[in-house]
Amino acid sequence: MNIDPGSHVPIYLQIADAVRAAVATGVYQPGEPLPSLRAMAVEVHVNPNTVQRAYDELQQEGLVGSQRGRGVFVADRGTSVARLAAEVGVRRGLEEAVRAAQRAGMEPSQVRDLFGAVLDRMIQEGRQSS
Amino acid sequence: MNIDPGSHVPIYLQIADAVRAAVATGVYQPGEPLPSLRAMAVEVHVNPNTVQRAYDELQQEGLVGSQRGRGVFVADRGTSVARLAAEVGVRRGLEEAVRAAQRAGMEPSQVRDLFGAVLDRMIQEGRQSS
DNA sequence: ACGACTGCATTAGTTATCTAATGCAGTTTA
DNA sequence: TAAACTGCATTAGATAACTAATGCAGTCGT
Repeated sequence: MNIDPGSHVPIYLQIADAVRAAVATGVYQPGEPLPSLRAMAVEVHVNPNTVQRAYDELQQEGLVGSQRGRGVFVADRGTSVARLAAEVGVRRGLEEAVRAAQRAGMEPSQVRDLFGAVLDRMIQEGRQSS
Repeated sequence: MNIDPGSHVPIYLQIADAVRAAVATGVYQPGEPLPSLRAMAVEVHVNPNTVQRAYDELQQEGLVGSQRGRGVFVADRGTSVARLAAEVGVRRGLEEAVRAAQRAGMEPSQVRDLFGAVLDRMIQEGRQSS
């Protein structure tokens, strides 16, 4: 769980993103509990409320369910929800890119080339990390 | 110059984006003056300072140059600077998309498919608007 | 029952961000 | 030279966002 407090993206979002990724990749599986608010808070050096806010986010997405006094658990459909959320994130980035291209009157072929380059780098780094 | 005051993206950025796009597409050409702070302020129903902030942004990018008492003018290299900025915007969106895909362990082929779909829509809408 | 663990609600403070009000300083033109 | 235009600097205010402090309420194991 890598959190950068100096980043301009809010801590609670970093936590939510990390958990979402962990669920999507099966690190946390349906039915399993997430680290408790306080445990996660200690690990990330942050206030439990900040973790709660992150978990709230995930609960609203239907990725986890909370049971007062017991814990927060990955929902049955959690894995697929996480993967769908990831796809939405990807789509959002792509659409932003396309909008930027349209605004500047950029040719589709140029965008295609750029995408090819970026995706190739993704594959490279993906191979490195495995 | 379409500005949405209800948007969560700051007005001064909306203005900067719009001007950048206009320069990139040749609506404003090198050497030509931009609308004065106050003129633009009236058009967008906003305080001149907000326009100034937008123009500051553009000046820092080297897209325009300002002459106290005379006006703000599109820089000689303004067009290419605007196009480069657009490319950076596109690249940023693409990288965000790729990061999101990596976090969720998504396959490159899936990302490629998604990109194809989004780009096709871009081409469709581009043809409509012409 | 009691202690130790859970999630949660309320409140508050801090900070950053965005926008506006106002007045100064330079340029141009009649 | 005076009026009308330019950009710009300073200040202030308002708002929203993020994080933390604190205490309550539920569950579980001994």
